[in-house]
Amino acid sequence: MADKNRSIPHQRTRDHHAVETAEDYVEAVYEIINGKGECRVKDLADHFDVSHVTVSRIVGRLKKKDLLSTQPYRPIALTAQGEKLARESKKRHDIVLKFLLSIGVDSKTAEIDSEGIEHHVSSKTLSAMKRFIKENS
Amino acid sequence: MADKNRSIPHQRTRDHHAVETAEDYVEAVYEIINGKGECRVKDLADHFDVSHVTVSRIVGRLKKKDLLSTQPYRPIALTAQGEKLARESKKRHDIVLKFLLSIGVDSKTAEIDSEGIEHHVSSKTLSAMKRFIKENS
DNA sequence: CATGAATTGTAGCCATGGCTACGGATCGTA
DNA sequence: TACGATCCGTAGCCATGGCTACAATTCATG
Repeated sequence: MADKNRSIPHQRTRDHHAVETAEDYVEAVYEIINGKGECRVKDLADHFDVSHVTVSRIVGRLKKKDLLSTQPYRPIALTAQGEKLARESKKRHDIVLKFLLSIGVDSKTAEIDSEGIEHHVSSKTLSAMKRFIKENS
Repeated sequence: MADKNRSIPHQRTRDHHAVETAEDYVEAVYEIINGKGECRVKDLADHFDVSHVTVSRIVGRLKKKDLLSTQPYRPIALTAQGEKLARESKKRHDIVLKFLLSIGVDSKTAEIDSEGIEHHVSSKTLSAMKRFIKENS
C-alpha cells in the first residue's frame, strides 16, 4: 500500500521543518560571520535563544548535509552550498521584511514576523511582494 | 543554571509548533463539519494528507487539552473552547488570504501560502493587513 | 606553565509528528 | 445475519528539536 506521493498543499511538515531549520541556521551563521568575524556554537545558541546542545546537534546535521563546516571546538563556517542557501534565504527574508514595513508594520514587529513568514511564502507571493515594494517607494 | 525565561523573538519552536497544530486541527474540524456535517479521523487524514495514525494521536492530545471531543470510532466534535479557537483561527486565516489576493497573488497560491503564514502574523501585522484590505476594495 | 572560566561535546531524557503493521469496530448489502 | 470493506485504535519504529548533567577543550592570565 502507501500513499507515496502525497502532494503539496499540506506537505510533510517534518520535511518542511527541516528545511526551515537549515535556512534559519545558515542565514544566522552568515549574519554572525558578517558581523563579528566568526561564528561559534555559543553565538547561535544566543541568537536562537536555545541551549548550546541543541545548536551543536543541529550544526552536526547541517555539516552532514554539507551546508556548514567546522572542527570540534572551532568556529563554524559555511560551505559553498551553505553560503548559496544563506544568500537566498537572506534575500527572501529582506523582501518580506521590507514588504511588512511598506504596509505600515512597525520595525520591531516586522523583524519578528518576517522570520516566521519567510519560510511560507512561495515564489509567486514573493514576486507580488517585490512588485508592491517597487510600486510604493 | 538555566535560562528559564528565554524571551520572544525566537520563542521555543516546540511550544509554538504545538499551537500551530492545534489551530490547524480545530480549524479543519470546523470547516469539515460545516461542509459535510461530520468530521471523522479519515477526513482529517485526507485533509492534511497524513496517515490516520498521526491524526488519531493528535486528536487524542487535543482532546486532553479540551479542544476536541470524541468517542472511539465516532465522529469528532469541537468543544466550546475548540470552537472559539477555530473561529479565531479562521478569521485570521481569512484575513491573510484576502490580503494575499489583494496584493495580486493568484487564488491557488494564496490558499496555500495563507495556511503557512497565518501562524506567524502578529496582531499588529494582522491589523496592517486589515487596513490594507479596507483601503483597497 | 598551570589553573580556572568559558566554550563545546556527549550521554541520555522527553514531546511531537511522521510511518507501517496489525487487530478490532462499524455498517451496508448480499 | 453475516460478511467484507472501510474506518479506527494500538504497538512500536524513526527523526527532530527541546532540555540537564557531566566531561573535555581552549585560552587568558596570574
